[in-house]
Amino acid sequence: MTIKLYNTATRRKEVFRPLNDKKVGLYVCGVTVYDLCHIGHARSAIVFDVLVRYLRARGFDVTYVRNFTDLDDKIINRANELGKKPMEIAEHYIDEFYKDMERLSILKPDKEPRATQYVEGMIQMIATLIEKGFAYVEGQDVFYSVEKFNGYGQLSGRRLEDMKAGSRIAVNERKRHPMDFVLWKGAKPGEPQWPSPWGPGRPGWHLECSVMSSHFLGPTFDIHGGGKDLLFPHHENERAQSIAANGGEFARYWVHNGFVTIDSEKMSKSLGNFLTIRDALKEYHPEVLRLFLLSKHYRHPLDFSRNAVSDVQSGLVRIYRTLQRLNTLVGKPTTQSETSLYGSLSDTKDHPLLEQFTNLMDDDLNTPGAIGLIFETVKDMNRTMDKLGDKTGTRDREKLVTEREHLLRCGNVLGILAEEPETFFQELSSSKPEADPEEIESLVAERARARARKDWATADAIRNRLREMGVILEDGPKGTTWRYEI
RNA sequence: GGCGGCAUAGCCAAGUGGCUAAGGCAGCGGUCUGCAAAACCGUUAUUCACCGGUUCGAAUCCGGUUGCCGCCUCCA
Repeated sequence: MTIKLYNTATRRKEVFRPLNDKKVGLYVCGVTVYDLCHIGHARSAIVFDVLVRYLRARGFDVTYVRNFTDLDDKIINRANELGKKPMEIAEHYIDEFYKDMERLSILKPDKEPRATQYVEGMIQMIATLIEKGFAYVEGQDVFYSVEKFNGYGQLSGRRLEDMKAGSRIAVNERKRHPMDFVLWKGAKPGEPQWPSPWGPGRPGWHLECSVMSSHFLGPTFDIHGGGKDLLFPHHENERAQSIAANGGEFARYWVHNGFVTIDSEKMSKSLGNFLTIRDALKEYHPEVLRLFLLSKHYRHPLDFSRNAVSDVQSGLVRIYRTLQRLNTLVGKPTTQSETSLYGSLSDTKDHPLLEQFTNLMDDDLNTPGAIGLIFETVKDMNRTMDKLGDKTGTRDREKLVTEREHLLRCGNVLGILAEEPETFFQELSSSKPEADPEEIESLVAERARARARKDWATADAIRNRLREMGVILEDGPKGTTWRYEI
């Protein structure tokens, strides 16, 4: 079986064949650190997190690079507003970004370069572009000449002629073509600046990704990712300058994730209709958010609504209830075999669940299909457990243990089902007012006595009282268990 | 204006040429239970926005219509 990825550059699903056998170079455009991230950023981070996890599970040796844009107008503006240095702003929001990523169980990339660390390289790249005739100096600034690059527009599927006419950009007279973009901006007072052959200034935005990707992955690498909105102009420009300066193909597969929308409108800083990861995590468990963000195919828009997220939560609760039931029936999983990711899906023969999961994920990361499969598996496990009852059929038990092991492997690729069920339930209800466990226990005991003498009225009264306290009772053959209402 | 995407049940969402259109949530009926809860079983789309066409056969391909959205300006 082979992995297929939709390549934006060709607008087709293509069989994924890395440049070097089992090695994969992946570069993803990260965030501009001037504010807290919203769940649109979370989606992008999670999508590529799952891509990396999946590739590793399939035995690929992935080098994952994700940058920080710590040099940008918005950072400078924010710094000026707050009377701080741009670097302070960037540092602060990088820290905040890490907090969000950690809570969402997003694996750290192998390399996380920052734009400001690569200004030297960018200056060199500009010099090369000038030397090769792809760039021109205009006063203090340097521009890239899109007409000099043959394949300009190829990636995003645009033609220069079309863009010239309908351009909404206020045309800068110093540009030779309206689509030319700035490689070097002459310094303005109060802005960060670096010395350069063209005078002090700072590099244009697109340059950083060109320089950092080739620094870590070379002039030709496997996958370049980012949000759909980066396709044009950012990725188009990155590609144009990289190929012009370094030769090679630049990225061979382009993977773009769709947006998170609210009321079907794109969530964005400029529209003000965004929900920060921070705020979302106040309301929802990280795994609920992960599952929600993976519940629709990564290329399609995903509409955020509280109803949709809580529906997903109900489903995840069901999965965890099954895992809890398994724990009591066959014991807890041995952590070792179930948490390692690398190669966990390299041999799926005779393992129907793993094989089906792999088939779905191979097809351009069909996470919604894969989630459906997980639910089918859960139903099947519950069925088996219902049938098993008190019997000690070892074959069924073994089957359950194996199936759970496989289920957790799949969960691991999606970055879910990593919690102890008890912990998960506790964390889910932690935001709600909690009743005192001792009080609950004593009420449960009191109710047990009432039930023993068949005093159903008292028993039900106690159960109702507990329910008002947010506690749900479950009577079983081995006594009554309780849980907080979710 | 240019380019592109989407439209599948009450809601969310897979499926992109061929067995009975996955799965989740919600609802209803049942099993279990003193009653519940949880779980399970059954049930909820003769039909995939609409109209034509291609085909033995289409939700899936082609053309058109309508509606929604995105990119073309910083943006995951």
